[in-house]
Amino acid sequence: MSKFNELDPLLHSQLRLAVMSLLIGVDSAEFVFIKEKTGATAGNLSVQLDKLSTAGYISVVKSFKGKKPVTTCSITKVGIKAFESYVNALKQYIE
Amino acid sequence: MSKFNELDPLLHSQLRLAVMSLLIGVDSAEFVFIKEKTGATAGNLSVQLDKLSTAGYISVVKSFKGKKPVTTCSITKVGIKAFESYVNALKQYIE
DNA sequence: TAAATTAGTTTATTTTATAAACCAAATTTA
DNA sequence: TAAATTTGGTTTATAAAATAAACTAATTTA
Repeated sequence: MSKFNELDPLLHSQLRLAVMSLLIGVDSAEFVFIKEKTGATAGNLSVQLDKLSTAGYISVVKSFKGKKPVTTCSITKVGIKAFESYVNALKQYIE
Repeated sequence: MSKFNELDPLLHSQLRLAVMSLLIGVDSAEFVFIKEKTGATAGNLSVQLDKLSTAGYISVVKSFKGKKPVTTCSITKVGIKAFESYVNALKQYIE
């Protein structure tokens, strides 16, 4: 693409982008919170979090709050960089 | 999605978005020109132009330049509106 | 204690994107 | 002038992605 840079396919997905958008503004967020904010189904969210995690864009920690399992996600440095690059690339398309 | 509006799936595609981005800045553009600017393969471009055309986002006119076939594309009013809505929705994700 | 809820994961299906194969006409080359 | 190549695409097949549906295991609640 001569004037259009590649858009990181991992971020060019509505749900994953929403997740990253949420996480970039907070220290960390729990699975249930992300699910509510994005409106995603649990299954879809689980899969997409895995992909972001595998790519090193987020870190996922599983623990317990009392007796309930909690999945806590936070964006990594790599993730922040990727997000910023994505946004920059995107601007070539929409400006 | 509570804070994230839906991203028109027809526009949330790298190649189709690039095509729309090109077309919004010109009166019309030919297949070969779009192909070069986007770096797409002819097959992929053909398929994606069809989708945009079917949605009414662009109009496609086939004619001849001398003896060579030419496919000329231009964005429609509907397409411009859709593109603008998409950009607005996207801003919720990246700002 | 049976039914429902919570917090997820796994698997299956549908949809998309993309590449590869193909076509017809025109042009170039040997 | 016949064969090969190029041009301007379309059609079809395959790979990858998104999503939904089904499932698990533990916990409440009625």
